[in-house]
Amino acid sequence: MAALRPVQDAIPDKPALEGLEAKWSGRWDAEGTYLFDRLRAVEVGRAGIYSVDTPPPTASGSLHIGHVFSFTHTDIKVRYERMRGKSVFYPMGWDDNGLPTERRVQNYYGVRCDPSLPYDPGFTPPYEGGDNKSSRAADQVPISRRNFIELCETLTVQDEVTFEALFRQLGLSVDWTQTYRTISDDTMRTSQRAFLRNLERGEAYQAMAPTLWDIDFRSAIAQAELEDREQPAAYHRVAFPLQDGSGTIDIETTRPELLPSCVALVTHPDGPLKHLIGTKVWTPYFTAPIEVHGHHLAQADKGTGVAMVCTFGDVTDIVWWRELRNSDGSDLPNLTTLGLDGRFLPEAPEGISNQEAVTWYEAEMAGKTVFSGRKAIVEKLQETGDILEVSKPFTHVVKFYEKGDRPLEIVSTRQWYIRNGARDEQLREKLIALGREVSWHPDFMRVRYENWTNGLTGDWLVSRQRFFGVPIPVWYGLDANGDRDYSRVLTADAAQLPVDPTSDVPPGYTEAQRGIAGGFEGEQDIFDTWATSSLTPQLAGGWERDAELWNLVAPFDVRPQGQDIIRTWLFSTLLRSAVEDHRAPWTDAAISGFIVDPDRKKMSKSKGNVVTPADILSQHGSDAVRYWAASSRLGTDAAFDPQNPTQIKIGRRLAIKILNAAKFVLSFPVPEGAEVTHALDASMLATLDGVVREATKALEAYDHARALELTESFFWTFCDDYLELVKERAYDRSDIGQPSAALALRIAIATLLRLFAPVLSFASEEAWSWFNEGSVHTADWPRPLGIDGDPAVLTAVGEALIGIRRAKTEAKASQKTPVTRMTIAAPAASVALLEVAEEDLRAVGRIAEIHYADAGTFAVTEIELAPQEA
RNA sequence: GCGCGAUUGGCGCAGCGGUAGCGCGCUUCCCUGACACGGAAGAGGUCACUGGUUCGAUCCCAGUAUCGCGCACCA
Repeated sequence: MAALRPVQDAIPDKPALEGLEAKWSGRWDAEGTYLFDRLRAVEVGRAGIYSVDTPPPTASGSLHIGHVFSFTHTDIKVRYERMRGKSVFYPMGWDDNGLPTERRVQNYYGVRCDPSLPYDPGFTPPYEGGDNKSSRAADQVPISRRNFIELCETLTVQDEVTFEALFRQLGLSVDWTQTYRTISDDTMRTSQRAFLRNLERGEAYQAMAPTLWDIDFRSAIAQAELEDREQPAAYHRVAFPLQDGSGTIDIETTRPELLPSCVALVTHPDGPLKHLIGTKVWTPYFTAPIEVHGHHLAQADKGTGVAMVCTFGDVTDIVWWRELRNSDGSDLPNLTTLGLDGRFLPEAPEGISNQEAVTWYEAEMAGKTVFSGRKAIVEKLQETGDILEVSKPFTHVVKFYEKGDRPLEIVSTRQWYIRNGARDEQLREKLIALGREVSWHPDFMRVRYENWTNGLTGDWLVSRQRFFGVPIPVWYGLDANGDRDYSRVLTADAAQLPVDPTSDVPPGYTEAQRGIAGGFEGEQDIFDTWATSSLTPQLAGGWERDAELWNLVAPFDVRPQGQDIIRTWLFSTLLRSAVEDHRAPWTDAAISGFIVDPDRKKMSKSKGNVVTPADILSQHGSDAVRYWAASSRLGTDAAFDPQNPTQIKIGRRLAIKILNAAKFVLSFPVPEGAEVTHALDASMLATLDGVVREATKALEAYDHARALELTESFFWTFCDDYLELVKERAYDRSDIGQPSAALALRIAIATLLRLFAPVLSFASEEAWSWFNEGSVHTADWPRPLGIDGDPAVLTAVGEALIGIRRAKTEAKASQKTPVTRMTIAAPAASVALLEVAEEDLRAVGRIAEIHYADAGTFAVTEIELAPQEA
């Protein structure tokens, strides 16, 4: 038994936390403690494996305290499962895809991606190490997409080294040989292959449609990337003259600049203004003929009760534009006025019959931004009298791209979509059903998933008009005029993947046919970052690359992630798995809360309250920080005050205490053939058995905080009461009770170190190493020993001890002051418990005589201290 | 507007149908041979509010309020 091993002489005189991170992370790495043992995994099979769909951090960003928080939660569970004997697959991914990396590479190397350029294999960047200010767009060297991606790869690899070092310092038990990157060839192959399968099965399609558009990034944006923000606005009351000249219909709008693209008015079909439906009016000033329509989305109590429909002011306009028909049966026109850069197009839209207005538009509106266009049109229409009134400014919420700076516009563009259940009830129900098969921690997080799934308004827009990402693996045939024929989509062969359609050639064509009539043209768009991140199980698990591995780890055991990306990462991963494998990608979803500052605000860069974790780890020690993370349950937000990190300090104190307690316990020799013979010792071990049972149950249920609390609480009782009670006996080799005490202490510390190991991974390992071969992290998780003891003994003796201490404290005497005589009053049953441990009680209290009295409740009724020396 | 959480001593949090718990902080005491990065004792709460169920409610139910979040709306 481990507890009987001889104590090594490596125990330091004064154990400390300093240096443990470097010592043990180095040792773990050298010994391959956390490697996924493929041979063993094959042996034990899927049921003996615990696999993690690790969240890949954004490589070009920086790690913040929230990463430390949530990754520690995962690591605790992983370490527990490993000690339970599972073969653990804990990979790490790096998300080097997407806009953040694009920006960083542009500035760092002074380059700019131009997808129309050919690949230059010998390209070297003009410089390295630029920062945000040193590189103006005009100075950036345009390079091909493949060259750009190569630079992204180079730079992100550097960033990943830094991240890995931090995670190792934190003590994550990741298998660092199992890593993937979201821009690698393997990833591109997987992402493109998965998409081509979606395309084959009809789950992916392209469509020309109004799209939410970020005018700065010049890219389409998906519903999941939207964010509401407060913006100033004002109501403009505008009069629309009736075509028969009999008066006007007034509307209110916050977007008067869209009047040139107004295609209808709308009111509720059962509202008080329903008599207006069918009325023909002119748009003010521009004088285009439009009608008043009825639609249930128009609200009678908003504005004047009549709204104008423009192409397009908001998403409701899209619905109206699609669903309304003019009285002659014609569709509403799509009168685009805003270009992809968010500026008014040079030519006025069709349908305007006032020639003066056309001239004015082309002179005064064309080329203007939304903001200045609005100003111009309001001045003009106030001058003409068409704007009756402008309200006081107020604020309302407007849709933004979450990474964007200006409100989204809606423009009609051709994009790629993947069906997500928004327009397919069967698929939606399947997604909901699969979501219910997943065990969510905490369970209420499922509601967010279901809200999102049931609230989807359109299919998943996966194409982005950006450069750095996984290319969409298709080409288009060109017709006789050299124009794209969107009905002729040319797809890559599976064997050809990964492809970049801007450099590679579709099957059956030659490079010479690129861009010429009858030839082909490559798709320039790339996938949305989530279109690739939704495949993290496939990326990490070797899908279509390593069938044996995939069958060993998939479906994964757990997806750990933040609550903020349920609608993106979690949803899209589930969707991909649902259509590809008809199952949930994991059995459990572990959702961590946010880190909030002491004012309960979510921490974010813009608020300037982000703290870098490297400093925190170095300053307090990794175990202390891990303890802080572990004390919060999943799904619960945790406060963190960098100025006063109390939880971290408590963790630090606990880790130090563990080292000292272990050192002390190990100083008592355990004689050959020792047995637990004393009731008090058996009582302590029986209590510990209960802790082991409960902590195990908690960890099974992903409740690491409860497991820690139980262990910690027992540990303090163990140190403060039990250890104090038996140390005199444990010291004294002539005492017949010595072997029992020494053995019980040794068993307890060996158990406690293993219970603490998932959280306080460094201190536990250090102390464990003093009397064991091998890592505590691959030791067996403790099981109840089934010691025949009564926990009530320790409780009763503990109470008596408090009574003795109180008496000494009240007498302002030192705890070592001898007691000549004391009487304890207690129920008969308690007295019996005290009697079996009386020896220890007398030793710790330095009591000469103990008497008992019968009473209903426990009390020290009499205590006589020996006279203190002066 | 719909929904999900939360509301417990100064602060951070557990808990649970049957005399309110932990940690920090605070007060007092102790350099007792593992630990002064320590130890001991103590003060401090009508468990947000209003009803209901129950022998009994901090806990269950209904409603209210406040805070946080999600979704929707946003002329």
